[in-house]
Amino acid sequence: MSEVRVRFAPSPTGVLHLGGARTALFNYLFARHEGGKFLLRIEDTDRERSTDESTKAIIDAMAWMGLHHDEEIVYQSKRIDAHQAALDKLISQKSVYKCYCTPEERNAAREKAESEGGSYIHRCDCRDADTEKSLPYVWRFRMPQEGETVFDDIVQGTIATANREIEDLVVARQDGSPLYNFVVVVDDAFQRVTHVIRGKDHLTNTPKQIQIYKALGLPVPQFAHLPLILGLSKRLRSAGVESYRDQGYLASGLNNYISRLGWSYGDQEIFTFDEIIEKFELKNVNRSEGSLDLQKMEWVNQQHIQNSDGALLTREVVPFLKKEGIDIDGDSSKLAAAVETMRARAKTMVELAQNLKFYFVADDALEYDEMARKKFFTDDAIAKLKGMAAALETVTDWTEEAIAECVNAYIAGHNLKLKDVAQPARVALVGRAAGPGLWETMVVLGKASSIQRLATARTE
RNA sequence: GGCCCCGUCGUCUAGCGGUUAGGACACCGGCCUUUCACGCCGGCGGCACGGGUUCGAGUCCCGUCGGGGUCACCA
Repeated sequence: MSEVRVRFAPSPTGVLHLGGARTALFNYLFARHEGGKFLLRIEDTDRERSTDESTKAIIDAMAWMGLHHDEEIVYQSKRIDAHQAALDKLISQKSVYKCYCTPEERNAAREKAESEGGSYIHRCDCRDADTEKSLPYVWRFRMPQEGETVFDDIVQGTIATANREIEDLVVARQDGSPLYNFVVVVDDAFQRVTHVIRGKDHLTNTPKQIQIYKALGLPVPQFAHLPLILGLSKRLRSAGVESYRDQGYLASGLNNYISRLGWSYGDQEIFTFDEIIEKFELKNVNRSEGSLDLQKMEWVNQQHIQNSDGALLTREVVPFLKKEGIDIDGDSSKLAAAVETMRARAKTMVELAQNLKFYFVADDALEYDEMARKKFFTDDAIAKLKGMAAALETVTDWTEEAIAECVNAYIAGHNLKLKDVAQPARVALVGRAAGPGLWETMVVLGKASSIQRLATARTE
């Protein structure tokens, strides 16, 4: 039983969008579940479109997701010698032939065929004519013309393609540079890839590649073609992983959500990363394509915010607080405590940071929500808050219990109910009519700030 | 258009010949409560359609319709 080896092979022509992220994730999950290797290959042979920035963006995004690759990254552009050697082999075997047809001729023939309602499969005399011409040519692969190419796709099932439906694909351009369907085979073989897991948009490439494997005498790997993600706007699907990170998604939340797009494990919705690895099987991947549901993605993320380790959340929220203008450096036990009071109230880290902001602004800089202020800051309420503030001065042990006891004594002494002062107090402390429990809020805020905010509640 | 794939609530899905077709998000009620959330309880809502096969079909077969992919000297 040989070791499982899979690869993710993006072309660095843009950001890592959600579809690519999911392909990378499924490869990673499969590799880890099987105890195999997860390899990374950058398909940067399209010089026109490939950029170093994209390469970096993709690697960074994968690192953030926790998809750490094994072994060295293979850059396709550095493998031209190997590609050439493989091409030479095909040439010497006569598995390829020189085709002198010009792009113009080919395009014209295709347009004609399509206008007549048929499909175009390149066929020309070059295949059989043995004549050498002093004209530019491309190398075309000599596909079998009879029989069919069959493979068992792990998720799509048995796929059979009549060989006459497969055209003699161009394997090397006029300038001699090799093309995708050829190099992908050479490089996958080089990396000893055992399972090719990729988007279903590659399904029709597969029979072509299988024929090339055979011509090269290389072992054919197993294939698994993942259903595509569709629906909603293209913008949403093509947004980079880092934009979701910036919107406040946790890596574990994003991974959880996109893994469930096409894969399921009974009725379970929420998984830790390790749990997905443990339970992931390609056999349980669906054939049908799914679409993004932002609301559900937020809910999944919220569940992860609720379940995450407090220390992790505290660390992760710092950069988001910074964007809100709150600079917290080093350890902050106050931040950790604040996070605990708010975590159940945030779907994203952005929301969490926004909700946390009030704890850290200067007492006299606290902004009030207009509606809340108007509704709860009556003259009477302001007076009660000042009274409460005075009463709280006497609390020496600043705990929830002591605060509750003090406030309850105050309202009992004034013939009030907690309801009468709770909302005004919350607006004075938090600035809004919504927030965590009063006692915990005051504990985290601290005695001085709490009293200050209650005593100086402003109606203007 | 040719070839290929797909089709269970709006969305993600469970189902693998016999189920009152289950769960989750969203939505609508209610409970909890110092607010907002969280949580809990309940509700709405689905097998694309038509033929077969079978005692019996969401499950198997065929067709129709709908959706997607692919048909490069891109990857």
